Amino acid sequence: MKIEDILKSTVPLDNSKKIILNVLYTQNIITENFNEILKPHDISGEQYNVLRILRGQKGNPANMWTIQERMLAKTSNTTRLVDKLLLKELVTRKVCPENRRKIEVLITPKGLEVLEELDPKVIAHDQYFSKNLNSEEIDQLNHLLEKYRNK
Amino acid sequence: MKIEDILKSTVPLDNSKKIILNVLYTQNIITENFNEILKPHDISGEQYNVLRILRGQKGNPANMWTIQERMLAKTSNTTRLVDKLLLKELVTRKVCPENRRKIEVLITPKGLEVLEELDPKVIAHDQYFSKNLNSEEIDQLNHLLEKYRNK
DNA sequence: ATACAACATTTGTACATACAACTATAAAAA
DNA sequence: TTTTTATAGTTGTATGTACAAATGTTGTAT
Repeated sequence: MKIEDILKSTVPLDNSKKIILNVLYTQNIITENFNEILKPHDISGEQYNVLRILRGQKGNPANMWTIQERMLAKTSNTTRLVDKLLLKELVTRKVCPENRRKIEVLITPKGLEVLEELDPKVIAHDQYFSKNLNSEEIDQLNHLLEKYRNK
Repeated sequence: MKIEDILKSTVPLDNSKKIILNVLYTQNIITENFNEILKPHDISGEQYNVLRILRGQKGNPANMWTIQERMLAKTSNTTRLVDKLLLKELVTRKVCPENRRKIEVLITPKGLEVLEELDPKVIAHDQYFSKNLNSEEIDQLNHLLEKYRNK
């Protein structure tokens, strides 16, 4: 469905504006869909992101800054996200002995379990929309998005 | 910059995942940029959206449902957004006399003024990123995004 | 006329985001 | 050594989002 019809726009949209609206709307659709997957597992999208980053550390602890810089939304509040994960016992947190300003965050076995349960669903989600495109178009879309935001 | 580098991913990403991350990240960048424009005018992105929809009504009142269906984020809470705009005297709200369940929301002259101040900045913002693409690529990107999310 | 269902919006609650101010620790300068 | 500056994280406040429950109004069926 074209973006003008979705938003029932009363004024004509130029193509630059359309890109903005298409990106924002597509993000909404993706996120909504993904949240449906997470809901039965009782974690939010951002909490999932933190867990995914921690697993990527392959056993090494991550400090708050490392987590922050690998998150999509750089402005989200890592302290409070980790707080929530701690309550669910999906991560551990302790002060770094070498530098007491730093915090070492690790994913627990329980956290890894949650991710493993989610893995197949996440893969299916990744492909859910991209099935609409052939592999050439997928490359093109990635390329255009990277070129678009290039500043 | 490629999405893997931005997120400092420790694992290789397949192209379907890359689209998701590219869309989400691009949305973040666009929104961050747009919020910078809005900040001196003391309204949020969603509040701006409501004002824009109301101006599009060309003098006709809009009820809550109309506003809701024209918003990008369908789940945002229109009542409270309109509350905030009311406090700033950018809109008026009254009960519809024909159907007392409905609410008639109108943009005020002050609200129109805010939009007029923003108009040139918003146009510049729309073009800020799309300048990186030629007009063919812009069409392609719009087309691919629409095709991608087609369900 | 009364009861019931549908509609339009509001309210409550938990969580998340944005951004500034604050605390604690470590490193560098005087 | 003491002071200053930089770093790492936490906390406070306002706003926004997600979702369910509640309120008031209108339309429909009995």
